[in-house]
Amino acid sequence: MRLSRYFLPILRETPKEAQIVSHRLMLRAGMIRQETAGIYAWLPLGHRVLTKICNIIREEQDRAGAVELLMPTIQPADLWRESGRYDDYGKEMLRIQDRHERDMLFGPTNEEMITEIFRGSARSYKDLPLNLYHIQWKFRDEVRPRFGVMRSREFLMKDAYSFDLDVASSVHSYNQMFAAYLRTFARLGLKAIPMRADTGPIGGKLSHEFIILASTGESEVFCHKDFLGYEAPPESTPFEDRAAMQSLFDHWTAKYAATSEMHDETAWSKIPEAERVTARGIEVGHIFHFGTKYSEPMKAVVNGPDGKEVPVQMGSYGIGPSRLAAAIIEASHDENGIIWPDAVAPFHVGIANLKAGDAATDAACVDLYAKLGRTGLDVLYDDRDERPGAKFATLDLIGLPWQVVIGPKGLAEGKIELKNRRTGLKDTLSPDEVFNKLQQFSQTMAKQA
RNA sequence: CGGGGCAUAGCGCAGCCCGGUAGCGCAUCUGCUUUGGGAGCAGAGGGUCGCAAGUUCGAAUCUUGCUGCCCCGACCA
Repeated sequence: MRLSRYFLPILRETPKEAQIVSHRLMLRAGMIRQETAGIYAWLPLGHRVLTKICNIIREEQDRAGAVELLMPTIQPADLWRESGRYDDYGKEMLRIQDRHERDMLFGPTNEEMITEIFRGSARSYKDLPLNLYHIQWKFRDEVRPRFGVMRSREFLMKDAYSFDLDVASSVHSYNQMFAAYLRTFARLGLKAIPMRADTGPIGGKLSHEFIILASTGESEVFCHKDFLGYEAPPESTPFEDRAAMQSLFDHWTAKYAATSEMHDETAWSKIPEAERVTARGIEVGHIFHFGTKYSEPMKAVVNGPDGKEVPVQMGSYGIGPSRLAAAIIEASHDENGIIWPDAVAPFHVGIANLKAGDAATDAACVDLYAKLGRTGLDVLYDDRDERPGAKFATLDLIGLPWQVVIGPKGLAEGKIELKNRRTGLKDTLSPDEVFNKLQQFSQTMAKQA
């Protein structure tokens, strides 16, 4: 993409309403624009990041055996009257009426609807296990939206719902999602720690929150230091192997980890001081096993092998991609701007043309831009007629992993510069050497996916 | 939902106390000179001063009502 033809409304000054670093940087980098309280438009750069996050989530959901569909944002109230949550949910639910004065709502979550879809078609235990997910906009009319897309009213959520015949297989479904989440967050460049969670209004017994550590996190968290060294499950994880999934789960939940709501001072005090980690955290995922909470009232039943009808065992599994975009920035930035992990960077490489209009410089830029494009890398070519300083500042702000700096001075000696945004290390190389290094990077990226 | 604050050009702000028809920096546009870490000079464009009433010869400024947004707390992917 040529920057001169892109839409990247960078702000030099920080809008005063933005308090936390991710909000400030997202606004300054032209990723989002607030339309009203807690509701944001995703501008091109932000949209690219959001799309990449969603695609990684999607790949890992699919790998774990979940199946994608898409449910609507608007739901009929009657569905929620069946589960009893129409009255329970309170003012967080945005309630609306259509022209026939039928009660509708903008979905804050989809347990009722997925249960309705399931019961409409599934009749037999042979239809199980089943895990359906979608990535769709949700609306929760928060009393006080804040922190940009971190706590917005409208937000994107991946929500998966599992259906099983009995508790044991339902726990296996839970474990599969547990492992999928660990992989997902690791691929997003995040260190996420699962913590036992309160089940809240969704209900159920078994529940974990996935928390990433960030100094600006909203809640205080407590965990054993061993978590910091745990490796996410590999691509070869045997998702169908019940015993293997259970031991993976057991391994990840053996040590102490809790948010402040679930914190147990007695258990905590038994851990040696040197092994305790107290930090701030951001919740980026939440999974629940809630049994028959919805299947029973909503009559989502199947015939078992014995011919008897049984309500299915269910669980739900949520990740907020829009919140993740902000959370990643909270966990990865410096004073100059964002530092994107490779996998979610809106572009992998930024080429700064230090003297647009200079024939030799233009030619060198265009040549590298075209060649890199053919490797499959996403390249942003800053071909604007701006001063070098402005281009460096822009590239640092938007946080692309690699910066290629091409100017007449270096070119006179056949050299251009390759800078790594994260380390800040700069290499002065020939254009071919830069191309080879980035091609290598491209191949490494492809392997990680 | 309780408490507090703000609303003037795309962004950041001044002007308001003490009424006289709007200004600064950045950004934008034009020209020239510049070009390796947010350039200089010259010129230009852009504002129903959140909305509505009221007071007044005259309201960004005073009064009242409304709306929006932000912050702090309790609650949440």
